[in-house]
Amino acid sequence: MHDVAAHAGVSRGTVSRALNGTGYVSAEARARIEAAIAEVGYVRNNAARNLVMRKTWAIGFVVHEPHQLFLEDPNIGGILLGTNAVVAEADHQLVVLVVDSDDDAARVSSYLRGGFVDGAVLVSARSHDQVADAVEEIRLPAAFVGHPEGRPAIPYVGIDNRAAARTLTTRLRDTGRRRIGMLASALDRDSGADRLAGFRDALGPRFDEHLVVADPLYSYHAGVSTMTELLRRAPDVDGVFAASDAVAAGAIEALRSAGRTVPDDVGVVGFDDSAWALRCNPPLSTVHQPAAEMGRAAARLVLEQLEGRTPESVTLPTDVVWRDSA
Amino acid sequence: MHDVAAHAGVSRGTVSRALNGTGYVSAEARARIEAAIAEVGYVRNNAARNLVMRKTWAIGFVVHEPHQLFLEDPNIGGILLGTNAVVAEADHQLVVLVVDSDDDAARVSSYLRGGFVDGAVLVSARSHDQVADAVEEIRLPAAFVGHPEGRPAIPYVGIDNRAAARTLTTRLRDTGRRRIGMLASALDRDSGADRLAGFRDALGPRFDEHLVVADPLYSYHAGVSTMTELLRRAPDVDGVFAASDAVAAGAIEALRSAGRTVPDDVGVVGFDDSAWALRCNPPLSTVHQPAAEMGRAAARLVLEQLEGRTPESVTLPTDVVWRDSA
DNA sequence: TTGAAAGCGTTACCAG
DNA sequence: CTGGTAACGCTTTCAA
Repeated sequence: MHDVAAHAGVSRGTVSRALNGTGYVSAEARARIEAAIAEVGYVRNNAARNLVMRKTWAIGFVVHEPHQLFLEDPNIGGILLGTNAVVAEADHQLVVLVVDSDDDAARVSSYLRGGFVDGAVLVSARSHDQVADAVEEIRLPAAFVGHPEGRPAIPYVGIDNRAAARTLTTRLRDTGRRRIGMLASALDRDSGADRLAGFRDALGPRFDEHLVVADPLYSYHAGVSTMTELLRRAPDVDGVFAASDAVAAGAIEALRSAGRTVPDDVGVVGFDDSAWALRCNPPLSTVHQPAAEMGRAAARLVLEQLEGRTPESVTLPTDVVWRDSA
Repeated sequence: MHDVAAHAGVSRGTVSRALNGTGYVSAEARARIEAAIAEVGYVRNNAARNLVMRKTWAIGFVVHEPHQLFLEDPNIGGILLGTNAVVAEADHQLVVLVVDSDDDAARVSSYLRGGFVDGAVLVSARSHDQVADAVEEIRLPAAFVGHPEGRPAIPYVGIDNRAAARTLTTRLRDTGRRRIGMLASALDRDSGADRLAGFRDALGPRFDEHLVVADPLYSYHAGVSTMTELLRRAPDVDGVFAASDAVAAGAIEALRSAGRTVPDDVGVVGFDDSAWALRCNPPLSTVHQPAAEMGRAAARLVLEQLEGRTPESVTLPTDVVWRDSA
């Protein structure tokens, strides 16, 4: 920059102002500076710039469990693209950080603490999590995609689980299913409780507590066991709302074992539109997550904090995709 | 750091040496410094550190065409994980840069030029590419995953296309196929030419040039048109080596239109083990790319350049996965 | 084994 | 509108 200033016959201060478009610079000086920059082949040193500005112009995008997510979850890519679009628009750079082991968690945490980024989007973090701890402790502007419990300080982007569950269940009912059960999961979490609430909403007076079987986990195995139990309680069940696609996949397996066909004997719906949904036979009717929009919303949440505001969490509507399982 | 030094009763220089484990620091001083760090809650300012060290301890991972890759390609996740593992091991941080538009390409290029990273892994870059231009121009230590033409200055991690094609074709022959054709693609590129060479190797004297139909592109549509042409030339064809899974998918469609069944009438094999492979009906026999190992190798290539060496490009062996299409 | 001091390349304030 | 100057927080000689 010193050289540029010399070539242009101005001072470093003027070059800096010209570069940043801040303060006054005469058109003539600006022209000479631009010529000098080209001539000298100048590129600005960002370490120095970051040092004095106390900003890095970078936003972290932290992904946990990448084995699962990067390789299988079709939502993660959309979230990433959405976040990237908004962050780029704001002239920041998105830095994707992969947490693939405990070592990685430690490394990423210290990376965040190290001031390498001005903010962070946290995807699918668990509540008790080294990375989230670091974010909270250093008060790094951040947002979750998803809604971990017990992190009131960090806003999140969630989806309207209750409305989606309601839509799904209503359709199940409207397509002639008479005995509709639910395989609930994670009732101690918002997502699980809301999905049950939506199910209940849709059935109204016809809701029968007896037809809800719960399990703590959103897993394939949970689906197998809860479906088995549901069949025991109500052999004439003809519709099932599973709290996630994985649960639905397990349920379909259990139904097959019990000699029922899907969707003829029993209609099954899932939740998430994850990789399970298309892998199932028949493919699942399920709730599609607006991945890109979730990513964009999370990015906006972080950017707003960078501007000094304290935005509220966001809840996004979802689409239901009807495939063959119901 | 000033405060730490004061609390510990030493100078800043000593604190710095203690922190970096460089130079001499007495055990006593080190203990006092550590206590002071905890007391003050010190975390080092990396912008300042990077400024003086002229290093960022970050490696870029540049992904092009993410719509395609992030959402569909099962290899990209594995490559990312492999690269991350090696880079993390070397105490660097992987920074994933997504190129999703021309604007992104410009932004990522200037990010690389801006000295935010010490090196970069380039995934699936096209040869004529703004990002690769930038990398070459500023001589950033880098490595390609894949083998773009015309970038001799940048080493790459490729796979042994010829050997894989040989294996695939041999197996096709050994399972009783008598009239084996090839749907070749991109013969002007290494990958395309090598796959044809391997095909030729395997058939030896039985190779019949007449049964090779070529197209410039590795695409589904290329598969449809070349398969149609192959059927015209040799209606009795009973084995087909398609140069990619997408081509194979197109070929299967063309065969179906022509009333042939796969694999009974005609055995089909693809290449890449991409998302097409499992989506096809029947699922494709194809060549699986060692994604994680490719990522690791690319990371090593970059790290070695950081140490001042000039490593050679790497060619990795592949596995053939036999599914139902042949 | 330690301390002092000289940068590293910017930005930002303050006179002019 | 512009130039000078003081930080920004660290590493790294060089003496002691």
